[in-house]
Amino acid sequence: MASERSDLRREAGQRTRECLLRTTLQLLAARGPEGLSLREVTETAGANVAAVSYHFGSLKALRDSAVESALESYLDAQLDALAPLSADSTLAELAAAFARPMMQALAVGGAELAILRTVARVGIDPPGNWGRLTPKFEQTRTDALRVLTARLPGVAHEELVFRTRCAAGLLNWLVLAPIGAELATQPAERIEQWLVPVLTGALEGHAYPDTTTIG
Amino acid sequence: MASERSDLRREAGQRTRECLLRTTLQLLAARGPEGLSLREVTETAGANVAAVSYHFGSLKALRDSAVESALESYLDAQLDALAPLSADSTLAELAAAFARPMMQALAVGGAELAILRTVARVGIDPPGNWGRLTPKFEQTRTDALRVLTARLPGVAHEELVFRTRCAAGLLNWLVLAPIGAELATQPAERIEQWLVPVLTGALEGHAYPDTTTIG
DNA sequence: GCAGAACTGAAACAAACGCTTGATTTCTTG
DNA sequence: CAAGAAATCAAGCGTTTGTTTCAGTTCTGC
Repeated sequence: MASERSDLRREAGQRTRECLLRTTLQLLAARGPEGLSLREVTETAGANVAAVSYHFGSLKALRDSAVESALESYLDAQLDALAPLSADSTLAELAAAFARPMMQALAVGGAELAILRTVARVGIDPPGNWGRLTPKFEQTRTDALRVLTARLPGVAHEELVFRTRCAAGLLNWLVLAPIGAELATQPAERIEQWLVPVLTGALEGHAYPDTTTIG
Repeated sequence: MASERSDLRREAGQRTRECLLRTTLQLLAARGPEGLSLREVTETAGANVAAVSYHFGSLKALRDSAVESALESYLDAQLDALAPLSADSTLAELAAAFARPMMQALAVGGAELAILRTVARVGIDPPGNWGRLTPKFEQTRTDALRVLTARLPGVAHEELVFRTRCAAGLLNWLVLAPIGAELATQPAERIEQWLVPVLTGALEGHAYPDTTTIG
């Protein structure tokens, strides 16, 4: 059939495109968002420099495509983990669900953890054009806040948002900093047994003392 | 006196050197560690490109010098804040002292916060040659652990180290991420009233439940 | 005053950067 | 089979990068 051969051709045509995306993600994790070189990407992917302009338009567009796809799969994984939560879930269950994708990547390591490192950088870099993903992004926050408001009725909404962002930021930091690599060498249960209490404690907060001034 | 004029000359000679260091710190905060350009530094500082090679040897050496000086002043400030702590200080007092330099920078904003952003990046970037500062760095951790072990006798030492690094990482994240900029717009008391409970809760931890698996 | 160190200036260096061009090959379609 | 779309290729574009060179200036020490 002509259509079948057409599909094969199309796949062959898109093969270098996807290969470029894959190696871009690898190099982004290794070199950081600024250290991405057009030549290095194409040579690693076994493609020509013109392939980037042809398939994506520019190196920056290729980078954004790669980051966006990684970010979306992470948000999907986090939403899946948060979905089973209900209004009477505990804070620890919330923390465990919220951290599940990161903990899984830490336990597995390798390419998966490397990709998540790029995702975590998104939280630092100047707010890019991830506008398409803001619904999913805000959905994770909404899911988390539902449990938080039920369990911590005395805390203001803004403060709960702050704590949620702190929890997310701490997870991002763990993937980026050397401590994450050290943590990845531990068994999976150990990772969870160390990380979940910290996250739960951060979300729960601690009574603010009357005087914190030292000395 | 000849020596006096010699000093003046030496100061005049070192003036461009210090000016280069200052503008390097500003540009590092604005452009990030990779976005530092030799031309931009020298033109902003009003110096010649050769001045960098002459005074520091290379652009990378200039950058390392600038980062190291900023890192050292931060560690000194943190050590000053941790010094008054005793064995019977509370976890909240520890958290407040540990976060004091960062909170101060967030409250003041401006150049001070920008410099701290460069300091926070050190925790992400590949372990550089800050070997000279490792004593001070480990001293902050030791000071924190003294209070932690006294207040949380049931928790293993390694886990307390992990929590300390989590607290430090969370502070770094707050300076780097957009949430830090938002937090900086709040009054100083609000910053402390929001941040200290989160840090205290993270350090204190939360009882790990028997089953955290969701669904 | 004079030799020499300390420092600054403008110009040029090779290398790497992202991107474009035009020819060539591969495959689909009528 | 021929026309044209899709894709890849080598080569070169102009710019920017960090660094070097060397002449010139400014000050110190004897």
